[in-house]
Amino acid sequence: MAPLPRPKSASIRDVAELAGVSLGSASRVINKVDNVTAKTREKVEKAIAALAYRPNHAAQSLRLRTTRTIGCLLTDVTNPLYAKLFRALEERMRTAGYMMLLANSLNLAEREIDILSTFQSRGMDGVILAPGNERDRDVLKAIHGIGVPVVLLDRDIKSKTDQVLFDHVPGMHGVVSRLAALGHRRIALIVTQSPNRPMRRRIEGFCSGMQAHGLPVEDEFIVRLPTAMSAAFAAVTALLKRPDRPTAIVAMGTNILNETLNAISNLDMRIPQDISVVSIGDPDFAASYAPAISSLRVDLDAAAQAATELLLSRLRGVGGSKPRCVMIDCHYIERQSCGPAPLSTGKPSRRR
Amino acid sequence: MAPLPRPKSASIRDVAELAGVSLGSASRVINKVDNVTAKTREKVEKAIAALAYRPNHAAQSLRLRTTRTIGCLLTDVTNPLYAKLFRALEERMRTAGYMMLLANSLNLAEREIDILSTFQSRGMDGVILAPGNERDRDVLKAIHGIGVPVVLLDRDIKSKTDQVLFDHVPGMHGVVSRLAALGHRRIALIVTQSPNRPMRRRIEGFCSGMQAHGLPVEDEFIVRLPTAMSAAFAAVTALLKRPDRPTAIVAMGTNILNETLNAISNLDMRIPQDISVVSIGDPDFAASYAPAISSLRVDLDAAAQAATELLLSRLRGVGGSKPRCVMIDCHYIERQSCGPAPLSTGKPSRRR
DNA sequence: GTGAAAGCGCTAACAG
DNA sequence: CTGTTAGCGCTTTCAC
Repeated sequence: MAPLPRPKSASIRDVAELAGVSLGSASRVINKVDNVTAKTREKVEKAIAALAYRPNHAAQSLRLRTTRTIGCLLTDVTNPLYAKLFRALEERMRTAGYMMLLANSLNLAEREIDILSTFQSRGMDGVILAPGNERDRDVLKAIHGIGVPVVLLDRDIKSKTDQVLFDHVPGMHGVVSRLAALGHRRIALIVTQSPNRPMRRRIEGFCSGMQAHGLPVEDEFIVRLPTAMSAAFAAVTALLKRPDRPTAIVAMGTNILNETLNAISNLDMRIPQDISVVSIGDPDFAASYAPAISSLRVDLDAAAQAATELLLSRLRGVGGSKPRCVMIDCHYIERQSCGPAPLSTGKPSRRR
Repeated sequence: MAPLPRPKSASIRDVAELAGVSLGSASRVINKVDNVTAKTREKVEKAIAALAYRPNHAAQSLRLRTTRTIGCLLTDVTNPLYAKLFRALEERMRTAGYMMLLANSLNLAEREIDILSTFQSRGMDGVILAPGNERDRDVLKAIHGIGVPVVLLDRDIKSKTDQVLFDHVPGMHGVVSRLAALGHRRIALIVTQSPNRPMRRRIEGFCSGMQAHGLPVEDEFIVRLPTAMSAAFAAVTALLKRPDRPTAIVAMGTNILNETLNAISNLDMRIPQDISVVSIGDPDFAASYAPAISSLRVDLDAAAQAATELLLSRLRGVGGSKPRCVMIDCHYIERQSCGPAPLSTGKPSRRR
């Protein structure tokens, strides 16, 4: 059970002894403080090389009250969006000299609290969070009580922490506008049933877009699926069999997009001649699909950059006392999956 | 530049003082050593609660020479395979009381060395690696010189470290056997050009399967694409236009699979009537695609379990002096994308 | 410019 | 059973 202690390696004391200088001098050259003779520096550096000395990070942390480590809590790295985000965060943080501890909360409130508590006791210098239970009182309390700078990603909390938000409303609004401009009047939105901020905002943007163009928002055309898996195929199929079927579908997320495309292909409908498709989120295959699928994407690099800058500035003690909030645009990328609305939709023309 | 030190929180000394006991006694109840009176325990526990005391991890690490942290080096979490693997690893390690530091090497040898060195100086208790440059001399040296238990994932190194390998050869062999049993004689393999172990083994298994069934291994039917992106569509299209076109395609990886499916659909060929398709790797959409795509998958949970057990046993000092190697099976899941070879392939029947 | 020494928070060994 | 103490490896005063 109890893990074996690692064998000890060369310490700064060994370096000092080998170099024939005091421990303090060794420390000074290691930390590049200027008060050192060239000769001393040389001796110490030689000793460092000879012993393959590496400073002990735990000792530094204890002394400096700094771990140079950022805790990252995501619901699930398996979600490509988060994976990309993490990669970008890690990239930027590493150039700033930080490493990342990554934990998946799997949307479990209890686990989120536990992870936060571990981050705290491990002395993370800062924390980046995209928790699933941001509205849970205890999770919120844990977030606010953590005592180190926090950046919250794409979450709807009126919190005292810095935040990076995605601009879902105008993004969706723009998508609807574009489809309306192509002549579409019956546009369906397929989403997962989730009460979280991003989802609410997207639906909000969708509705506002429809209204702005004088299009009716029909409740049956906003399909909220219980889970991300497997229900979309049937739902889309049913939708497309209606006499007043939609001429455009906005599909939210990789799975739903996939099943939507399958349903369309299964009905032998053509994209974009019979139906236009827009994906919310830009999975890798969207661009390589035939036809390429139009997507609304968030610039995850920009999000990572914003989060990093927010956090790093806090670590330096700047940034003021008020929480800051950075908004990241959503970009619409039109590809071949969007075209003019078909003139008649009663009996869709068959493939070939 | 220099990060601000965190404000200090309650220490064990504060707890002891508030409880009115000695520092040693406080430590004893915190660490659940038995030599404590119920009364002492109670007092200490009350003080802990009152101060919201959490042990300082850096101090513990320094003292115990143990960080309860595992360094994980992957080429890229953005690869869904690695993301799943990481999630499974993190899950298991967390129940064993460890947290995971995750770094993406992006296949850069220099960075891999750097990360390894950081892991070392940060005193990781163990390391789990799937590096891109496992054949690079310097990377290898860094791996062997790290001085803590290492588990290597799916990499072809005759190393002194424990390894978890995937059983690619029999897996591919089995896929080919199955296709041969369905009457296929011309089977194409589409892979990325990569000299790494997994790829070599897969090709090896493919060839051995073909030979075992007396099928010719034609070099033109083993397509090695320069990168994972964008070349597959053209290559597959060309392949399928040949008079002696393959009747089955084995596609390696998510991107290639996608483009392969697009190419097939673009030529108006039907799966599985005109062509059978097998995916190496089982991306989420394979099961929900219409028709569902047969896949050869590795059990990533089993891999994570093996890696965890290998590492944990080393951390406990057991496992012997010799490197151990665990082989993880590849499972073939047949879905609707495979069927009997078409009788004639000269002019494929058109859809509908 | 350099050395000596204190102490970060903790555990474990030792004495009582 | 409890208190005292040494030190893990490091940075940083403070004298010299």
